[in-house]
Amino acid sequence: MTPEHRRAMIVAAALPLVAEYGAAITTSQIARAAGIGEATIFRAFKDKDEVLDACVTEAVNPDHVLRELASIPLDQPLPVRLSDAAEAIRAHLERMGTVVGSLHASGHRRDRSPADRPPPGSREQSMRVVREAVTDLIEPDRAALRLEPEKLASIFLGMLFTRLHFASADTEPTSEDLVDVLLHGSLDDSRSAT
Amino acid sequence: MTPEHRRAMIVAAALPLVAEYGAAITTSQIARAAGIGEATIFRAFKDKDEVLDACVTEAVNPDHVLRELASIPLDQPLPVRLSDAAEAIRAHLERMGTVVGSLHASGHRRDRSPADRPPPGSREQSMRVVREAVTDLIEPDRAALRLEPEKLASIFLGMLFTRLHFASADTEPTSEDLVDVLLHGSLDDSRSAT
DNA sequence: TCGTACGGAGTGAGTGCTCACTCCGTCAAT
DNA sequence: ATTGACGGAGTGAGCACTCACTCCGTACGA
Repeated sequence: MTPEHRRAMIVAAALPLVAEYGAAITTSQIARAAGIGEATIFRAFKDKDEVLDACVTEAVNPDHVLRELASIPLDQPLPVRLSDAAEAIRAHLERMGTVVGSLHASGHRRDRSPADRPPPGSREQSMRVVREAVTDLIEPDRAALRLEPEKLASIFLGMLFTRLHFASADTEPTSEDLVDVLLHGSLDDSRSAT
Repeated sequence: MTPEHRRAMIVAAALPLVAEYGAAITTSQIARAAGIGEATIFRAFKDKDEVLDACVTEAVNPDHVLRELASIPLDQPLPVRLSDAAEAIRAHLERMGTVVGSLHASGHRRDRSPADRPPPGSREQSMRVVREAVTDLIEPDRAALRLEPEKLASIFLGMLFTRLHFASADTEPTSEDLVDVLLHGSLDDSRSAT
């Protein structure tokens, strides 16, 4: 059991708990979830804050979604590309939204700065690279659009947040609805590609 | 100093602190902010949880934004109505987003249920009535739209969340951008009402 | 091949501190 | 004089974190 492995294991056990209870989660609960003694946590991490930081870093890590976005073939039509992107991003937002949202407060972010903490605004940073990936996805059709791909990417991401904020499924727009609305307000030649 | 007044005063003092620190805020901090003794808090509220609940109830209270939305004249053109709505809703989301987001975690929501706690999902409830108000705002133009007003209202609200999730102002879409994109993908006769 | 000394990893049992909450003396209003 | 609101000074509980120990895999001398 390498130290790196141990840390990863603790973070894996802590993530769902942090998502649910935020910084109010106790180290003993994390230890129990991980099936180890509480003291072991403090062998792997300097203190509880470092555990929470590691959770944030893991949660906002955009590698997975970026890989998915990069794998979308650019020769597909724009609506298809965006629908594919919507699914990948939705999953990413769900993973990350809970953890980060839960920790935003909770007194977690104290002003002391023990070196390798995730830099402040790392969530925004993470969102930014995702937005850039979406921008790249839109870029090929720039000529056909009335807005800059950057703005469209922002709007698109905002739209995807809808799901996280409404519980009722009945009147909730589908991914197709989102893409449809986004595109036919954006394409310079209206309504041609429905 | 009526008891109701006292409670309101405590909540008013606590709200910005809760928005910033979440449930990690201490009762002594709240007392200091309110300029009262800590014990006084517990004469007005049963326990700290009740204080936090009162903050949530206050923060998600949609009365203000509903009044603003209701005051938008329905005989104005749809784009104007939506732009006006965007401003009111944006302010509401900002007020409410921080407090609720900060509290979502922090172990605040325990399973005990001391009667007049804000019912679970009161944030969703609050969002729902706002969405209904927006729906009413869109309703008169239903015939000219390709989607149901309900869905459009959801999408519109989702778009407005964009601002809360990105810090960078440069590539950020304006309210006008949002309305523009939303409408010209929604109006049945494309691009006529720009 | 065995016996044993070594050290790193793990943890149960504290330890001190912070925080929600209470007690009781004080004091203002009637 | 009596009542009741108020708040300073506790108090007990629960938490992050530490200490002192055990366990076990390994190295090495005979």
